[in-house]
Amino acid sequence: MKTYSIREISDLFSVPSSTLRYYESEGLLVNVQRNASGQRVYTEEHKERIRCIHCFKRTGMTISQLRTLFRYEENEAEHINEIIGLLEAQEQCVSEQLSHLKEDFLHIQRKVNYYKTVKKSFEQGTPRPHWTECEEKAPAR
Amino acid sequence: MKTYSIREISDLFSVPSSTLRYYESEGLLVNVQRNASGQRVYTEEHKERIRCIHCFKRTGMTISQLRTLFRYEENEAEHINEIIGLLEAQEQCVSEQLSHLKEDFLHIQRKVNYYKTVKKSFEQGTPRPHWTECEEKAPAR
DNA sequence: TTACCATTTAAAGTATACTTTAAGTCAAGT
DNA sequence: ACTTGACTTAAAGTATACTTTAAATGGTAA
Repeated sequence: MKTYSIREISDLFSVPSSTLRYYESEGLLVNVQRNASGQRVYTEEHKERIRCIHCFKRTGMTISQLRTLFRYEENEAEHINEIIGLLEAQEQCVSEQLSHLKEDFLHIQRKVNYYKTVKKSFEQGTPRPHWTECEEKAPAR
Repeated sequence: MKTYSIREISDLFSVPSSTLRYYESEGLLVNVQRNASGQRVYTEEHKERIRCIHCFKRTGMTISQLRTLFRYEENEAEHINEIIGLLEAQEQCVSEQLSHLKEDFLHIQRKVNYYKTVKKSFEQGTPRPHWTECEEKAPAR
């Protein structure tokens, strides 16, 4: 079975080795074996777990929530309802994040266009355009 | 001109008044006037600014980046290029966040489906399904 | 052998974004 | 006059997620 040193995992995921030790200390990485000289040995399962941590962290889950989920997963049969509950809650949460983020993306794009128009008006000495957005008034200037 | 007390703004945005004072102390809210007894008086422009803060914060901007942007906006003519640069960088950043978040959303949905299938297998005493992912294979159902 | 380098540990430190506390002021209600 | 409640300030405290430090150990290169 292929195994990895802490440096290899660190390089693979661009995560400092101190963070890997931190995740382990927080119970996010478990069953990390040691070689003859006491150094950590990671497996494919750890790689998958780290991918999973990154995914969930991007969606806003905390270390504490991740720990809870992973502990449930260690005893899947007993906690299947809790697992499904947590995941569905997070699914809902990400769904809301997505719609917010799409709106915010449009907002920023509108601002970019607005300021590009402002810039042109400066260059051409024409009247400065006026910011109009749905409910919004011009930003403080 | 309509004005607002700190309590009104706090209620409107569901933000503690201490946070509004904090934003002011950090230079995110400027020109906040006081009434005869020294209490803050907010205007429509402040409301708009707070909406703006929330929008940018959701996209991951820090207090420090917001301060920089708002300070540029106070002197738009001198800093038009910096403003456009900052906004375009953030646009790019949010674009990447969106594609990540969409992937992560699918990942969570797959996990929900997977565990629902696992639950059924527990209830029916049928063989437990096997999770396969990350090689872009559909989870076994 | 000596030097160097990666790793180990526990503990302390850092960054960010608030939040809470303590002590004081002000206006209104009883 | 007195109490209450909302506000004020500066300063200290909290939560989260790391990151850095210091001292020790083991294996490799010169």
